[in-house]
Amino acid sequence: MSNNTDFDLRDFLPYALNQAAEATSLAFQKQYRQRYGMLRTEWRVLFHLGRYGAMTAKEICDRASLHKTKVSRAVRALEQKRFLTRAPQETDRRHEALALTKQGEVVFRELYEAARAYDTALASRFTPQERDVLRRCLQKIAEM
Amino acid sequence: MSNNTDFDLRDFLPYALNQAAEATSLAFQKQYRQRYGMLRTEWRVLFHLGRYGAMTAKEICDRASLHKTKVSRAVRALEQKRFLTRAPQETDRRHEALALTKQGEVVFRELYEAARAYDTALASRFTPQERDVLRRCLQKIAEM
DNA sequence: TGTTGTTAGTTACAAAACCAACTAATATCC
DNA sequence: GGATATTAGTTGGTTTTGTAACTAACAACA
Repeated sequence: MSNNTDFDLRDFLPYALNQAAEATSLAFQKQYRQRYGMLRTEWRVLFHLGRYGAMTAKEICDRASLHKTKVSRAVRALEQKRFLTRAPQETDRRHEALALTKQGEVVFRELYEAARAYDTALASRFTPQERDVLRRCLQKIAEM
Repeated sequence: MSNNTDFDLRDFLPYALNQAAEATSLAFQKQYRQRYGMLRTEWRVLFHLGRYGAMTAKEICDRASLHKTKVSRAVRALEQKRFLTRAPQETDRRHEALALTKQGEVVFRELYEAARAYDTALASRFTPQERDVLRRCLQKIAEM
């Protein structure tokens, strides 16, 4: 009301980022949610295992900046769906190597392709320069 | 493993957007959460009323793309904190005009300044061109 | 050896979000 | 006028998330 500047909600970066993030997340969610009843964290865990190979829950936490409870629950859910298996390690029984099953691999590959297609479609709306700036900015903001 | 392309999680826009959005949201959250025990939706509703003046819950839903149940609960919370009041309209008793109280105005002004400062600090890490591209891209993505 | 500390992962409880059904007021149209 | 539809907003119940406390395995070091 009595504000003399023109700082608007849409100018507020956390808001703008959230709106954009939500729009894309909701759009892509259909891929894994409708088909496989997966949650976002499950999809991320699946992605990590599919893309980078077997690893422990801890490694997934670190790489994806996910909290260990989230990962723990996602792993259990994926296990129940028969998308991954656990293999306790001999050297240190606290660790368990998580690996996708055949079925998990198939699902991963499908979603991976869907993700790439979605990303390509989204990116095609911008020039190469814009894409570059956008990615660099997001990267920089994320690693604060 | 057997992927021949180099499409990475960090290349996936929904992921990159989410990471950035979460980082900034969590960082700014301190401002309204610690000081006033407010939730994000409450902060958004407060912002709308403070920045654009009195309006109904419906209008806030539309402008902020928030679901009505979220707004309904945020309004009640803000009311209990004595930050806003409801005034049922004579012409249509379904509508209630929501307006900030004196106290609500004070809180808004403080958070508004904090938001502007936060945004300025964040934006200062980029060149004017980058800022411009970033905002335009986010805008475009959000309005899909 | 045994005490203390650290790490990986789970569980339990509380907070928050989501969705669907609901109430109350108004609009429509016969 | 009265049945039906629509709209604003609320409530209830389920799902999901967040937080903190917990277990189990290992490490360090006296």
